[in-house]
Amino acid sequence: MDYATERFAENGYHPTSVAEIVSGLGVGKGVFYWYFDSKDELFLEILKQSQRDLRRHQHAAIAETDDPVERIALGIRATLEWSSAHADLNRLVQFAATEERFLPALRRGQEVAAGDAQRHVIEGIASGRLRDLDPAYIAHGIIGITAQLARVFLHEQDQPWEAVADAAVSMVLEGILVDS
Amino acid sequence: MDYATERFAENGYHPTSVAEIVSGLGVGKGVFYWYFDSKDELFLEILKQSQRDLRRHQHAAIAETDDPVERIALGIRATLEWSSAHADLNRLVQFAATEERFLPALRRGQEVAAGDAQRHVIEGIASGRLRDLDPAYIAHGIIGITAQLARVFLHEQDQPWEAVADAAVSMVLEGILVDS
DNA sequence: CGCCAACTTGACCGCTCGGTCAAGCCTGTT
DNA sequence: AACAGGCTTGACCGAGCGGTCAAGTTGGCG
Repeated sequence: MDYATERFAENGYHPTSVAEIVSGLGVGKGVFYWYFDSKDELFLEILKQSQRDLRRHQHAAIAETDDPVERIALGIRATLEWSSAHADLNRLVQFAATEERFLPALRRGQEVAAGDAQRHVIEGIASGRLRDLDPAYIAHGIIGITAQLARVFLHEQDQPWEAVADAAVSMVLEGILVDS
Repeated sequence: MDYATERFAENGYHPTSVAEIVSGLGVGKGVFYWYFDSKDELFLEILKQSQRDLRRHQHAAIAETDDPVERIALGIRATLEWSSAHADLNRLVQFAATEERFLPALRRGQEVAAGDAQRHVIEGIASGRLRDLDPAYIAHGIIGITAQLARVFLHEQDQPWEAVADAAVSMVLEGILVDS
């Protein structure tokens, strides 16, 4: 799965053949179909595993505080840290969004992530620390800023994730306007 | 190109064959290769055309004001309006990001968009109306929020673009914190 | 009308794909 | 030693791909 991830990320899903994967590993094709039903199933397995892994990373990072605003900030930081270490998986997620049959799995993962964020947003609104906007919009807005900054500044420009995280947190919390 | 766009968006680029495109149009395969050098070239042409079209739409929308902050808001609104009318092109852009040979064209378009936004951000900072953050981060942050909200709320949940635009503008300008 | 060039056709080509399977290997059990 | 079953091999298959091209067809011009 690690090797396939690397090939898919570098070459694209369709251009990477099963033959290429198994020969790169030095095994026969039969062994692939012993462990996976199909190429698609392999891809879905990689996708699910990466979603689980990111989520575990986020959970670990936010455990150190109970404050919802801080949890949001720590969640953003953890996401960018993980993302900077897993550029290849980012690429796969983007591809998955372009083919109907991978969308359900993708959306499930994204809804889980949004749900996680949303819980802290709701808590923050209830305690009067966050503006009373629709929590779902806020949650996805956070995910959007984070994903885009990761794509551009981590994966295209190789900037350190800490700097990107500072910018993301600042924009999410305070917007871009001078005193509101 | 319209028909190909629709097929690529619904089926994915690789699973859609040239044979399928031409037979869907009721023409021979030769006529396709008379007008395009390859399937890839067709795709790049679609991509470029859509980037030009969105940009024209944005330019038209912001022409009515000189205020940089308002221009940013109007640009976001115009983007979401256009995006809600062109769900298929959104899908193609996402796919393009997953294959090396399409990335250069994609990045060129994205840098143009970020450059457009960045000019207004710089002007806003200079006039003291925007916080003094890195304009490049802000520009991509804006693009990120906008693209993500478009994906989730326009294309997955079919919400009206005006509501999504209100949320995006509000988050971009003021963040999520209660008075900062 | 004849002719040329722009355009159109679809059978065809070489190739690679995802997936199958008969055959064989390796290891633990009896 | 015999065997059984988990595991591995790679030649092979039918299908479908992107792209080619010889053979038309069409419409405008002299």
